[in-house]
Amino acid sequence: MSNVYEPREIEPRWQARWKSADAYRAKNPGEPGFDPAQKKYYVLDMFPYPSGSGLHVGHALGYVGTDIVARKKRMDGCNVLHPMGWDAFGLPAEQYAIQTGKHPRETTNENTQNFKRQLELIGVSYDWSREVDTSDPTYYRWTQWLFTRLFERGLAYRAQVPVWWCEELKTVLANEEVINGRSERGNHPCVRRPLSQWMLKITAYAERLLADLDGIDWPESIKIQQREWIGKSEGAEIRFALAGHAHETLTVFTTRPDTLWGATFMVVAPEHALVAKITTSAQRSAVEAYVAAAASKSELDRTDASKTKTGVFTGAFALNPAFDAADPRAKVPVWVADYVMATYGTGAIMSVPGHDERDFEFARKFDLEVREVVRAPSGSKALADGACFTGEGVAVNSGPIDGLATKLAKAKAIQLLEQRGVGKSKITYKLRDWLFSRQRYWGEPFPLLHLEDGTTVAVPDDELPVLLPPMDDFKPASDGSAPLARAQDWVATVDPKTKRPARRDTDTMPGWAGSCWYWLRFMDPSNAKQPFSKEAENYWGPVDLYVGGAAHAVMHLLYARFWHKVFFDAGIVHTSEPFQRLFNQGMVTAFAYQGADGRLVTSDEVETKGDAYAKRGSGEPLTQIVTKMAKSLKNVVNPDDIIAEHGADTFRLYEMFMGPLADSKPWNTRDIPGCRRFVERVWRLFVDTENDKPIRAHFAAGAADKAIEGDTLALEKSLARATKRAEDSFQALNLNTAIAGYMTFVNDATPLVSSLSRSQAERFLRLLAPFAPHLAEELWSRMGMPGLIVQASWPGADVRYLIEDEIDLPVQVNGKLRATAKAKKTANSAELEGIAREAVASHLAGKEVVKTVVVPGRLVNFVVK
RNA sequence: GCGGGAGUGGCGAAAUGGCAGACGCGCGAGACUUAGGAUCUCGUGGGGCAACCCGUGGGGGUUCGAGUCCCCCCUUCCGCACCA
Repeated sequence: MSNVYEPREIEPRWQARWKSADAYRAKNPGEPGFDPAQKKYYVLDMFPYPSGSGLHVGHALGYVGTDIVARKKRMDGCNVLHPMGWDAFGLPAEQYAIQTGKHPRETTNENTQNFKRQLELIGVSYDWSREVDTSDPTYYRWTQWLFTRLFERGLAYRAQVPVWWCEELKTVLANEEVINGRSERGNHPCVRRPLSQWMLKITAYAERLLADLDGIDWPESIKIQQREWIGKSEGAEIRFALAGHAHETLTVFTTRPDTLWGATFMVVAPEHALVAKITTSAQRSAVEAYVAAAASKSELDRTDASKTKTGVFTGAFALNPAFDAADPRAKVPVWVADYVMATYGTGAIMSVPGHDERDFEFARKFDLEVREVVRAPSGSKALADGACFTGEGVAVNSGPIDGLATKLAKAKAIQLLEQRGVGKSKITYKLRDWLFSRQRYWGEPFPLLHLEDGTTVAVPDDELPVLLPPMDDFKPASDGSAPLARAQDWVATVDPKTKRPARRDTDTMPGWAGSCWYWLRFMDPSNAKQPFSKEAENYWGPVDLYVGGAAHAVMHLLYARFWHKVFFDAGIVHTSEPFQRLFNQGMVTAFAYQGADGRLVTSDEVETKGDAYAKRGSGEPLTQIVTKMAKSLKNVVNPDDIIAEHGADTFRLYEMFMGPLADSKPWNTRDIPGCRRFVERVWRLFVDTENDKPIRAHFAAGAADKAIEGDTLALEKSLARATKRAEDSFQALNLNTAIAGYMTFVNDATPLVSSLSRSQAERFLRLLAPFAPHLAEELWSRMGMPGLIVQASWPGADVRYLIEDEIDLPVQVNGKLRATAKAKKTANSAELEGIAREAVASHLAGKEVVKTVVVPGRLVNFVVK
């Protein structure tokens, strides 16, 4: 046994030992050794796409954080579920496979092996017996089974709808996967195309997805993003008759039915079905040109709010139901303009330029009437000032609702519309149904059969899984048709019920499908009869702490909540929400260097000159900036390299010591030696390196413990403070302060090591164990402590030692610190004031003390004139 | 434009309204060494180099006391963005 700290020897040894002891195995109810008295704790990482480039230190940040929490919870006596798996289906895996020319099955296996190797290197305490791979038939069998439940409930339907198509990726994409008209993955341009696709009726859950956000402990920013994405608006639907078209009506949605009396024109989206019907012959060529131009514009151009408004008059007029048909105000022109979205509301609006910015801008440009119908409260900018007023006020020029405040005016207007049968109250959501099919190879096949009679039925549960057919050429077809359609022997099958010929559905599910329920599979991962047992779900659900990046705010986290609610309705799970607490880890950024012209220089070309940076060779001065890690900047850091040099414990400590888990912060390899030195100091605190002995004699098994007095008492207090700080740090997950506390303790203990008792030493190791488990385990073993430290209990802080009997009393004069005096902790106000007065006597001389503030146990402040 | 987060030493960062800069990096000086890129000790916000003054993006305010609470502004990161 070497008495020099050698992580490369220590770490693999303990990792093997933990594995052979099955130290991180979580037991389900009913299993031998299951203890019903233990509380359960489910701490989950967002499982990764096993990409070809492996883990970098940013992924590891979250994994180290949850690992420390999991280890702490085990020490607290909880039955901890802390699993890991692979989100292996989907576009990235398939693209990587295409790039390398290998089958995705093969690359996925290689990549998951590499990820697992990296995670094991870090020493994370996953229960690997629960590992899942979403692309494994034993897993996707149940994804298909759960999809069937959605299908049975009418939540999956096939529809010809305008969907996003990405030519570069040769696939359709969900709304959530398209940002400003470009693909979320790869940033390729996308266009809308009407295609027949599988849709999931997430809109049926819009209200519950919104309302249930209130009951979960999630970051407010994520809740806001989900609320905005769901986009609930309350208002009214109003039907306008069209002059000269007795059988057509123009229906609009508005959140301000109270402004109906101010609607001076109508606007329909270029895609609106009525455009062709109502356009007059005089306007036809202009309208057709406008519609054609709108269709050819990119989504980005269409939706750019900063551009000036465009539009064309259709020649048609609508009749505002607020007015009698004979009233000259009733007849309003109908325009086509692309600032109205075809996909929201009814694709048409009533324009109230007096009280809507966009309508106001449009009316100004085309010289349309602006009528005031809401009087602004005095003091705010109103129509009279040449501005449009969008706030709440009092209705004017509005006949029956005149004089009513906006809230009442809305209600009254809706009531009038309903009485007259021309409108009703209406709630609209921005949320669209979820485009759920892809014409790609690497995904779950839909467990559906198309029968001869044109109907579609689910494959019976006992015929699942529907296996992906093995294909050598899995590339997407250039025309967008499904690759699975080329597997003709696979497509042609027989309906098990009728024994009649049937054709398999050739679409696959999107990458999100597997992640819509994986936290449930982890509860009971090898169940061959069900996706998971009721007992397992009842016990483990819901996830107590879910940690991952904020990037999934409206995709995975919304989809997962949706599926979970469907399961809840189907009686498959017992909670309506899957993740009780969500925590977003911050991004690990990296330094990058730029020249005076702003050009970035790859990090291997940079040299340090004291506090300054320069380009190697040329000596050009560079400035340090903070960016995302990027291959092109060569500033991506791989944990493997750090661990090879310093070991996993140092790596883990540095990841956490950088700052609070939630914060974004730059990786700085230069800072790592600080954590390495701490690890070495701990080592030397325990190991008798001077005499080349494995442990200091007074820490060895059987050594007599020391009485808690003198220096040992001082160390007891220091240890209590470190314990308290560590415990506090688990609340906000600012584990950096826990490590700082440990460093302080080691700094205190090092010069007094002969006074450090065996009990104090072993308790410190237990504090350290969640953070640096290998080091703690090695020293624990050298002390002759029984069992594994990773299965030991957390030592609580003894509050008696947190109380100081003597404090440093800050004494202020006019709020400024003038002296620090020693005072008994128990001293009363009068005694403190006396001590304080003496300490700052020179500052009080010749001054009048107007007021004295004494905060017992804290400070004294004299206010003088 | 709207919403959210964040601005504290040369750097990462601490701080229930109560001693700003804990802990660490870097840097400086010294000790021990054949040697030091090991280890240890001391120092390290700025200015005077003392007993003092100034300091948490800027400006106001509340308070005996503000990095922390309130108002206005600036910078920056993230999200959304013509949603009627």
